[in-house]
Amino acid sequence: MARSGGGGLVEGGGGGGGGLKKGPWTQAEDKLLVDHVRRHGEGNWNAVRRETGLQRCGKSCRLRWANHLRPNLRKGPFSPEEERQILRLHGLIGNKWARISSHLPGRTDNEIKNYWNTRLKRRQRAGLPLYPPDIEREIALLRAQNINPFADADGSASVSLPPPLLYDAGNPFALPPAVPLPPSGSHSPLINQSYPLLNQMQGMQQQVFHLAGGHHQSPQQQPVFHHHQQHDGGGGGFVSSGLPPLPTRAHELPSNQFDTSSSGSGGLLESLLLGDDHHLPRQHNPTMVKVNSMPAFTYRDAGSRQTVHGGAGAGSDSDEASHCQPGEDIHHSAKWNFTFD
DNA sequence: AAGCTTACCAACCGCTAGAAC
DNA sequence: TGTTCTAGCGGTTGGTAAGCT
Repeated sequence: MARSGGGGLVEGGGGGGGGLKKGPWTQAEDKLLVDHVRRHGEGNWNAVRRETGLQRCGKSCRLRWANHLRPNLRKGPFSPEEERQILRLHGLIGNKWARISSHLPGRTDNEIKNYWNTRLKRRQRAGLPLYPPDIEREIALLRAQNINPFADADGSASVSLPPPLLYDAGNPFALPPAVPLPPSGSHSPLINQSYPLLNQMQGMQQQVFHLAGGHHQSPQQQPVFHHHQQHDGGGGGFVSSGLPPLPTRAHELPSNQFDTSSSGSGGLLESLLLGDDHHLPRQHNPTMVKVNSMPAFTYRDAGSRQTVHGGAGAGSDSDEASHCQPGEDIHHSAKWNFTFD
């Protein structure tokens, strides 16, 4: 499944290989990694190799843990609501997979990225719009009101909506900045619910801008911020029918954190934009930091298909019935056949 | 049944930012 | 202040499975 195929491939020269293995992970390697994380917690990934003898680079360990081994991962197809969330977020922030995944508990940035690159780009090839009209309109409305969900708390200049981005004449769903909000009830529920607060946030943003030293010359004049250019020149990777890329917040959440709390700017408005998915658990996953509080690992015996529980905190995520258990590899339809004690 | 095409997705690579020294 | 190390992000690759002809 990996690029290198076959097991046992060893990394060659560049990249600091030094005899490190590449390619698919084996059960034994997974066990070593999980054991290490249980003992020491996440982070310091390069120490994994030193302390376990695992012939994998720290980068590879981190990725394996984040995408496959960490608890509370949610595998399987995206639900319709998850798909809509991805669409909304992508329409707002572009290819910021880590940030998008932070709004989809249990989903990894890699998963979302793959989803976008395959299922949605297929629509483009077929000549279909990437965003459903209702979602595209929601996004356009928010932009038309100069809402920037990703302003830094200090109003620093890494964020903003450069005026040219506000109105795209080629986008049938985009509205000019000065357009008044149509009567309540004509929008999707999301917009109707959030609009008063969005206006409030807009006022706050203007205040922040003022405090940060901006010069308000007229209510219509847009604040001048510098655009945070993406290094790869991809402009956020937009391939939409017209929604332009938005600048992004300078400080991104780690991909494995679900902390989308309202502290600091961005969180509140992001919640509003997303309709605040109350139905989804959005707690900061405590198991990812503190080893002692890690939930029980639960594995299914490969032969008997019996579920084996181990460790403290068993059943802590029993409500996530659709989730794969740590170590379960749905892609290979294989289950680990070892347990931890 | 065999060959081909497409979709999926795990894992890699290059790059960047922040922390530590 | 400059360098090195570490962690993380986004883009890309390529093996495998599924679907199609």
